[in-house]
Amino acid sequence: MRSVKRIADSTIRRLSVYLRFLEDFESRGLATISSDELARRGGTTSAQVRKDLSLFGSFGKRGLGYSVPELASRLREILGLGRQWKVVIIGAGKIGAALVQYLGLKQRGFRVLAAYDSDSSKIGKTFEGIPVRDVGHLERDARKNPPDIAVLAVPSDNAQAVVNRLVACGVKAILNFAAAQLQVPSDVTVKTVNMAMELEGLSFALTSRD
Amino acid sequence: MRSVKRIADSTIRRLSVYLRFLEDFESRGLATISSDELARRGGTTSAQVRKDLSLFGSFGKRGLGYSVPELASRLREILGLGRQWKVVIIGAGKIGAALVQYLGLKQRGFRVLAAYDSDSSKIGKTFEGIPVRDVGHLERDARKNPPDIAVLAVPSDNAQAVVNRLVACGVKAILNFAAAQLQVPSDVTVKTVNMAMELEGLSFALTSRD
DNA sequence: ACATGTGAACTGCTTCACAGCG
DNA sequence: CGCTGTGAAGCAGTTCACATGT
Repeated sequence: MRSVKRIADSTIRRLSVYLRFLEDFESRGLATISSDELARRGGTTSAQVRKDLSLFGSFGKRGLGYSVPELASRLREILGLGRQWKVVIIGAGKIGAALVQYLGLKQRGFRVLAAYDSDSSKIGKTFEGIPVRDVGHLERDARKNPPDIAVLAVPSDNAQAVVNRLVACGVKAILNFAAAQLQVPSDVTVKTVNMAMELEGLSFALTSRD
Repeated sequence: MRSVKRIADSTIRRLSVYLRFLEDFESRGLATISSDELARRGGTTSAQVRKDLSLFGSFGKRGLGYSVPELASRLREILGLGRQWKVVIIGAGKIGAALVQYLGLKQRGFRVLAAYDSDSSKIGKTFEGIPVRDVGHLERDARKNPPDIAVLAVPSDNAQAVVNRLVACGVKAILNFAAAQLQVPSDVTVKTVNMAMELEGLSFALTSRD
């Protein structure tokens, strides 16, 4: 992939948004789209759209716009969605179970291998065809079939310990739902989704309006 | 609250992180903490911590640091956590149910009034003591007991229609779990949590490493 | 004529470095 | 002396505006 310069997180999020709209347009058979149209739908500006895309190449035709199928395909390639990523989910509580279901049903390109838990009353069950396995088997399983991405849905107290094990297994990408600040080596990417933080952001917004 | 200047989103997220650590220190009876210590635990720099706090006032003592209980209390006040926010959850599917549970059990300061759904097989049930009500009753309920915050856990296609109704009900803060770009008036704050986007961010990170 | 691609200007967040004060 | 509070400097992301290509 060789990116010449570091790409901002915000850019990648916008590319995801553009791709979502492009796939919608694609399914409706539209052939081309302008940066202006993408911007309007994505809640940004046409200059931003063009700048985002220009970081990866020149995909448009002057005077015309972008070919919908081609741009969609380019974005999928940029985002690494051309392959199946192998995902494990750690924690099969309410959140973990909801994530299994969500990923199992909705998300192409991400295949859930298994969920893991330490609660013996859950181990052996399946959610949407995904087995719940003993978290003690994590390392053994990972040696046979190494996951690319781990989704963490365990209590905050256990989070760092589990992360250490995942890192030792060679996992390089973690989606963290625990309200904990995780320490990882610099070659491991962590994205944290923190309900409490989002709610506090809303609380601040409500409070700071006059 | 009267903020003199606009506060960055990133600042607010860091304040949440600081508060989490302060509450931990508080419960362990520690009296003071330095910006350096907070920075280390929060994965940032001491200068950043001091700058973040200085946007709201001077809470520390030179040569000493910050009083843990006082700073915690100040942050709670800044973030608007001194009161109970009334929350409704729209959508009682797997995600909605998981959120009801999470908010009901874990989150002080946010009281869930009800969940809403259109599926008659769900209406009338309760999750963790929270009633699932007919979404048709939303407006009537809101008039009697107006919610401050709405959590959106409905399919993307319905999201905008529901948002329009929420806005009409006077809701000024929305936590959106639907993969949709929402249009709202400028006095309404929306925070979107988008699984697909986060996963695509991880996919990009995995792909763009050499 | 129209819409892209991009250097330049701008805006705003982060980092630096040090004066100020306990 | 130690640590805060803060202008100034540095850096990164966004917006502008126009040359360029079709």
